Amino acid sequence: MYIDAAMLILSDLSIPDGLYLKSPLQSKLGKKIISHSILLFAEIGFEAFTFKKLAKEMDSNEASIYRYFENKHLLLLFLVVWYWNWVSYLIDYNTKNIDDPNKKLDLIIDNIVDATKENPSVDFVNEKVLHRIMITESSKAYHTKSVDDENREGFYSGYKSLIQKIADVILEVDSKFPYPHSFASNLFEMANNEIYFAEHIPRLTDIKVKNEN
Amino acid sequence: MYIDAAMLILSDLSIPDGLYLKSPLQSKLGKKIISHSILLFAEIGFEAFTFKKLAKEMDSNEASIYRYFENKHLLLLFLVVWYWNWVSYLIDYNTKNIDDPNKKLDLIIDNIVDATKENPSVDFVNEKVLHRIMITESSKAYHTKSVDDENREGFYSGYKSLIQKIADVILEVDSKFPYPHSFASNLFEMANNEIYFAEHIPRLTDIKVKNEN
DNA sequence: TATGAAAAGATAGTATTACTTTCATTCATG
DNA sequence: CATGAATGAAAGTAATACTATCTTTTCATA
Repeated sequence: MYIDAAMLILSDLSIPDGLYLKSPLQSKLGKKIISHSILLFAEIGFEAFTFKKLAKEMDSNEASIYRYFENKHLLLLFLVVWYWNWVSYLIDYNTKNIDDPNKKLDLIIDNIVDATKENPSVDFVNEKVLHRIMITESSKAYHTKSVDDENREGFYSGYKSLIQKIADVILEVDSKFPYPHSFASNLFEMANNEIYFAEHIPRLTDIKVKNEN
Repeated sequence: MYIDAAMLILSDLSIPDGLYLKSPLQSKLGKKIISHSILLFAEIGFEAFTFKKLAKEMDSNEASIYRYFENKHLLLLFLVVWYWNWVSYLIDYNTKNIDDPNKKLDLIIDNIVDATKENPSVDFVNEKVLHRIMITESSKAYHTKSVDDENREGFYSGYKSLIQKIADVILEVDSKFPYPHSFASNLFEMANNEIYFAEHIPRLTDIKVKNEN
């Protein structure tokens, strides 16, 4: 299922331009970098990932990738920001015309836990694999010494507005609840953690994940 | 406040020996590696941390550090494991002789959020700084491609038993609650996240942290 | 006090990573 | 088909992540 209008939010207009040197969404090579980096991050993990390996994998070369991204940290952060925007968009898409805030919150949780089923997608982004990367690697993108600089540059505004969106619905459910933002961000982080633990250290959780692949 | 008996849990007897090549708790140099690495991780972060810099900082040399730890990932994981054991110990220490499970759970939460106030400590470990590292870096220690191997080697059994301990108290409070492990691990992870967000991306939370330093 | 083994220090070396630079080639468009 | 921008290819540098070897120090015990 593909859509086109209203997907501005997934264009680079919604991505802070300090994240890249040249927008990867405006060229063939750029999109190739995005699609192949998603696969390579998923395959070998952030630590082992290098631009040289990525270049080899996509039949391009290191220098060309460096023309788009300063380093792999910013490439990962780009993907994370794109994911935040995507979930944000999906929430809007799936909750529009719904009035009951409890129902809205349920739908939000569905989208957070597994955004990939039967939803709009973008051709060069494998959202299923991207979701896997988010579970394992996303927190590395903002647990760094550069977090404050990057926050100042607006790199996290997508996350903030996603959390604000969820917090607003929480307040619709209970306008007196004193911790809507904490609850919202915890919902999001917890979803990733629970899946990760269920798959790798299952004694830390009570849920089971079915391995479909 | 220092104690000695019953602190076996903080000795290397409670730390899986695959984590190190030679126990750092059994020699002067080993303890120096621990104490200085805590300071250096806190100062420059995991990514910029190298054994060469650590050696310089502690007036030793790279090769000697490599005789204790294979790489910085395992050194960080050692610290994380030590921290899990320490929190586990503190919970036992602070909740013994307390029968009311609600009160026990409150004390557990206190220890998770800020374990460092007025508690037993170990001379060569700066627990306050260690806690700071845990907030920023701990998740990197188990979000890796090697997590399954390391789980098999027992590296996370300290975390598991800490979570089991908390889950048991949760079940004392409500024996019907279906997600005690998930709740316990989320409590622990959330505590770190909330502090991190409050300090770096405050719009993701509602709590404020007072900067005491 | 001597002595021998283990620990630590010093130095050098290798492969890989994380880039940067330069120049040649291809491509897209008017 | 001309031209400028994008990409490719290759080489180079500094730092990282180790390993190996040899020397010196420490320290327990004879």
